[in-house]
Amino acid sequence: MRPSIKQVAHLAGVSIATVSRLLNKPGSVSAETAEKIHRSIAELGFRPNFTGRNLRAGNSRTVGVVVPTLSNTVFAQCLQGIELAARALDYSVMFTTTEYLPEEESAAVELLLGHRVDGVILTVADAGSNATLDLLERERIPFVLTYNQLATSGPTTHRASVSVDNRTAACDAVAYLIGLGHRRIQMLSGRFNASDRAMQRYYGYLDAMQAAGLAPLPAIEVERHTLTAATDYQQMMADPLQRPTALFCSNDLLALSAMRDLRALGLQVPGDISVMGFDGIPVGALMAPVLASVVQPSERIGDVALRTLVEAIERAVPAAAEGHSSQSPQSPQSPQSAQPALRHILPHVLREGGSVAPPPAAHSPS
Amino acid sequence: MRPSIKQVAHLAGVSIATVSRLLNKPGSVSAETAEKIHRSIAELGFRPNFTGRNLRAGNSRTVGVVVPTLSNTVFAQCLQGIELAARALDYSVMFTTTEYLPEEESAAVELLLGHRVDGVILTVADAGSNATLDLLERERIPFVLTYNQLATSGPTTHRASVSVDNRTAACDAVAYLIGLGHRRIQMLSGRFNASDRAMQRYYGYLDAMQAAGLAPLPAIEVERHTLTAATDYQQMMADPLQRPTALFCSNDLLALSAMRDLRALGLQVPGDISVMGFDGIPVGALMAPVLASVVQPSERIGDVALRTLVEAIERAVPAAAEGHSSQSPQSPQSPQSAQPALRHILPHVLREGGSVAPPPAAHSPS
DNA sequence: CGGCATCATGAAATCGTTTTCATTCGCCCC
DNA sequence: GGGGCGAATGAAAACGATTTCATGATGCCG
Repeated sequence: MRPSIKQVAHLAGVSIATVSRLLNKPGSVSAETAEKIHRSIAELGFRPNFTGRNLRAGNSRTVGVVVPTLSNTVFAQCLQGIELAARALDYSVMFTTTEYLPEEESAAVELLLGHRVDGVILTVADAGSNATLDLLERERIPFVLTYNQLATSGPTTHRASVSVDNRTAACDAVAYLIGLGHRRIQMLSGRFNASDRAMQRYYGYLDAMQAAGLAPLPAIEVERHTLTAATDYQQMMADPLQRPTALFCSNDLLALSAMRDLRALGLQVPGDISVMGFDGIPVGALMAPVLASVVQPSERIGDVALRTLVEAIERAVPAAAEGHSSQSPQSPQSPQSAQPALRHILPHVLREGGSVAPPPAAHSPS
Repeated sequence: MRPSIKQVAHLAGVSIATVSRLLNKPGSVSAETAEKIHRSIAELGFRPNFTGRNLRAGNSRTVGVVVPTLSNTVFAQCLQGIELAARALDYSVMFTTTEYLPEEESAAVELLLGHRVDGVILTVADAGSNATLDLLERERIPFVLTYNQLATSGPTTHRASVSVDNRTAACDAVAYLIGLGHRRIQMLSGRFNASDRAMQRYYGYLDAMQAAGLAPLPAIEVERHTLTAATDYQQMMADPLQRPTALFCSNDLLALSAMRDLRALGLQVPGDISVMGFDGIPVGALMAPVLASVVQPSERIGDVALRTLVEAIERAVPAAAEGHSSQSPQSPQSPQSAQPALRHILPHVLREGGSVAPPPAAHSPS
């Protein structure tokens, strides 16, 4: 149907090999032949078929991306960063979401594997023990985790990840609240089993509380940003004595929902209670009051993840790259990867904002 | 390297044809052979290679998606809707952004065409005259526009699109403001040449103003949500007599930026001035005051776009589909498509919110 | 003028599938 | 018992590219 290299060759009166050569290294074909072929290409509207090329080459110059959802801006931004970098490096992006469900994670990766993507960038529920990651490893497909923060020791030290230091970041945030005079700080979190980040952030909360000699409270785990249902939470908020003076939320969407619910209860933010988020989504800075938060460089995370991935991909296929003399002397190091910086920890920034203030007078330390 | 159908066949002691048959229609191979093959597949960890399959089949079961950016939540939501529907229909999604640049539109589509996607969903700057769309048409690749609203007559009536009725929606929004007593309403818009929607919405503004016998004002076009620089705008806002009592913004991000700038000028929203947006991004409903806006069903737009596209794709390849008897008698209608509903107009909803109120007393109609 | 590199080109194999066509076998029925 | 038929399978040709190897022509040098 669509013109192939064969039709071009026929029309130009040359062999398909010559056409292919012109397309790949134009220097190796004579000027007049090139001219003829170019004319034929233009006349037929020929466009090389990547499928054929990929089949032969064994690689697809395509990466797979798996994120939980795009409803959360952080992932959208991350994907944006990935796509931009991919375009710059001449890779294509195949994209999937999982709705935070581990079974969707496997299904998604399974599909990507079928498409023979050269590598995968993914954010999983729990990077610690994860069948999907094991699968990728077994198949020897390079992959990079985003947002998931890998343990610094253990059986998976060789895996790559790009994230902020969630624990330290959360600790910084809570320490900031403590510094303002807060003593009774409650953490609100997404489900721990849907996000290992949430767990890390809770540890950070504990770190900060303990460092200040304060009694940490158990986190309140809520479902997907809806917390109005939690009646014990309502009670806690209604009682001025029981009520925390500050809320630390494991993500910004949660923080915004919490603020809305607090307003519904007739409470002032930050007058009655301070609210701090995590993620630093851009709209947070546009609101009044500005949502105080820990800002993650999401687009940058995507950018770094993609570049790290491509590096791993092109390392896996030794040489063969364009122009690159790449005199890597194939040092007899660890079996597959190992040398470059895996485990990128990107810096986070504390965004101050009007949603946080010193605690109301009644609560200030006597 | 990776096991192919050939290795499986060899290990199972059958021909590759038999393996292929087992994979495609399992009924046609005997029980014991099936058993043997399944064991071989499991032992080798075989996974069918879509590249080979696609090359042979001539289609890829992959659709391309081209949106301006993911920084704007509407497009992220739309992509989310596309992906969900695609997964349900067993299609994969290849994704690109254009940063609102027409040259990136072409480049993106060019790339997708190389990958031989079966169809494309895209949001372009100007759907009216667009080289990229012409290209897709010339190549006879089914495509569906999202957000872009096609003219109801003219040379491109046969093209498919999914959007709200931007003009009517904007008209509704402005009429709502007028109904509250506003007379001096200023429209703030993204660049018209970066978005034909912006233009449509301005027409809607004009419609509403004229219907009410009010003098419309020229729109203020601003660059990518930053308007602090526009000094004449600053002046207009500083002067209580010149200042409009309501701002109608062509998108929510713009509305939020405007509100921030107004606060910086010491103005109250909605006390001194009302602000209305367009898009209905979810966070708008979490803020205080709630951002009044025209809500577009973005995720639904993506969903409908994908289903429309797939319908067109599978219509283009007559029968051959799974199970589908599809007794379309190939009616001798227009050359390629024509029958089903192109041009989907999805309903919009007016979200009221605290960012809008009747104008301050000094301005109420005498 | 012969020998030999160099250059431009073509023929053919290959990548992993699907699918058509043929072949073999067993079985039923006349 | 033989003809015919259906089921199960295999051999081989595509699909669209890249790449290796071979070949013919050309030019250079001795």
